[in-house]
Amino acid sequence: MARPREFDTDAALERAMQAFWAKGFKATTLDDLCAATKLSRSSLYAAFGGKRELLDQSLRRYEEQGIARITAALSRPVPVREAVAAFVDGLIERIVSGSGRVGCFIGNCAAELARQDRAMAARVRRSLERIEAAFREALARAQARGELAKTADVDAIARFLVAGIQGLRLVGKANPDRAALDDIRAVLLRCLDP
Amino acid sequence: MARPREFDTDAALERAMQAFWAKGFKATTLDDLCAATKLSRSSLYAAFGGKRELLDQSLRRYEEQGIARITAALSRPVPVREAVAAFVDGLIERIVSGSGRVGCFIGNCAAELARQDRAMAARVRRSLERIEAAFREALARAQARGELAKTADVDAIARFLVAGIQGLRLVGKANPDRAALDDIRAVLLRCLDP
DNA sequence: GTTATTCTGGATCGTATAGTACAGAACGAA
DNA sequence: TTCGTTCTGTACTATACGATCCAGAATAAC
Repeated sequence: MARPREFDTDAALERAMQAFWAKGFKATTLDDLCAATKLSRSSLYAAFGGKRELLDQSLRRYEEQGIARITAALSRPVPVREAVAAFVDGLIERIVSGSGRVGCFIGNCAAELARQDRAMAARVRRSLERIEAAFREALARAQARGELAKTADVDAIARFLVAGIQGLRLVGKANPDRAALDDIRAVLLRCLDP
Repeated sequence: MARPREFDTDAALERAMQAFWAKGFKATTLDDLCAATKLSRSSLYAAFGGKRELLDQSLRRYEEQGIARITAALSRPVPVREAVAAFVDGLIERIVSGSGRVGCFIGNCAAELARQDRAMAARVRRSLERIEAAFREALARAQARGELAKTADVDAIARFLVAGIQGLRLVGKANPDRAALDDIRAVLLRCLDP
């Protein structure tokens, strides 16, 4: 062994992720990434590989964080409708305040790259499936508790929620208006009415 | 007057729009645009200005076409639920078959540029508002015909449909699976249940 | 200490890209 | 035909970008 790494790889990845998240893949230059991580090109390349590899690792990180957040939000001991409502409220709050105006990193990658890049499309698909699964499991538990009709199609509602939330966050990028977003929220949540 | 233009400006704009639509703004190079329009750089610049101006004109064109399509779809003499369902079916059909995998040009621009570019955000907002207005008017007519409850919030449903359709098209980019999209469609349309 | 190994910052390279310049061709008006 | 104007294709420029290289610094093993 020899000289140890002077920076925190994890912290650097977090900063790089935020850079990609805010500006997109193509628009984020290596200089941006160096500035965000406070690393030199050499260190970036040694630690993460090239720009594209860094995007992959950023997206993986985001996915894990996102899954954890959603799972936590849906595991609270409250009716599922209330849990989802609170989760969406948090999204709207961040959109209106500005910090959420970057949208969803997964959705951003889907919009920018899924069409051109098969590997990215597959990764986005897996990420969305995991989110969908988190919703599905929460909905199934709620259905077992009697919060949803026995006939409710839990799979379909989960898929719908994923798409609806992506739509909400996308629209919120261009029109971060609370009244408009609350309207969307209200209709969105009706899929959880008993 | 002197030598007249040899190409069809309108046709060239249509091709340029398709290029931007398929690849996004940054990823579409001037060479791409020249190849798509079969024009030289000089002609492109003389006719449309720079790359960014060409994007603006492409988006304006798309907006007009899109509004016309939506208005036509919602003006058919059928219940509004049926009209919207048919419209969404068309979207899903194109996503599954491949041609719709480019997503919505407005949504793509929102995802790529709305955060960075105020003018683009404003343009996207206006476009989405026009689409929303088309839905709102169709819904109001349907409500007057008794297809929707008197208490239904037509504004909110219109906003929701815009966001929901954006979500559907975005998710469809990464997962162009008919069963999944039909699930989303089914729950989405429940906002039009009487 | 000494040495071998790894890290770091800056310089550098090749390429791709948006935009411009220019010369010649095509056309209408006289 | 002639002349002025506009169009078109090619060559060019300047820059930005991703990636690599290299020399020196820092550190652990001995």
